[in-house]
Amino acid sequence: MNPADILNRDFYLQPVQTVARQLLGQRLVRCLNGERIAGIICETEAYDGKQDQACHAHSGLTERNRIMYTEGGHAYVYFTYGMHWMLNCVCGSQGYPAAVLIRAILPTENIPFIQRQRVDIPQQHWCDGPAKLTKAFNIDGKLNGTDLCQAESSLTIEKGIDLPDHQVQSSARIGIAYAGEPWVSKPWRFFVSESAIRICLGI
DNA sequence: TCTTCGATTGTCT
DNA sequence: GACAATCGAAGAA
Repeated sequence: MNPADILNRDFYLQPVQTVARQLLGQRLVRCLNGERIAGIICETEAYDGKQDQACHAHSGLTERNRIMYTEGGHAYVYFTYGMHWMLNCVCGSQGYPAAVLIRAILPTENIPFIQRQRVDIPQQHWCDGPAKLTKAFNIDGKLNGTDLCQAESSLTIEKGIDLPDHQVQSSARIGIAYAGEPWVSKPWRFFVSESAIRICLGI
């Protein structure tokens, strides 16, 4: 792949809400045993610092959220519900805990690989949830802390397609009722319809 | 050490 | 639409 296509550090140093919006349409690339698996990001959520009661870092630095405190551009992968892995991109400068959760992807490269990971469910549901896409892309805790800006990393994000604002929708974040107001109502979930991405890709 | 509960998913009714 | 699965992190004791 061309290293110039990989999103650079500066991209992740923007405000986390900006990164969450701009990640829509970009290409998540997983390299595994010489195979390249990729898909277009179509749903994200922003988690913004200690003050955000929905953010894992709301009560300070812990062993689990340690990676959130690193400089933007690293992968924060954590385990939840006893069975699911979640993929986040760390944002902002070192010491400021913010991250974008990747909630959904449209697979575009190496479909057979994903099919083998997700043999039990229909194609349209392979990557339409945060834990589904980590399973489809074989992402787990071993990737926690991966530098997404390095060409040799097994997980990177490349420049994908530009999505005009009128195709992007936003809403409150999912599954964070415990956080209370105003955090539960912040419109920090960003998503785009799969059909809009297909049209942009011409597929 | 003990208890609670989760940035979810899949199954069953 | 309701709920069980499943286990580690985090907070309380």
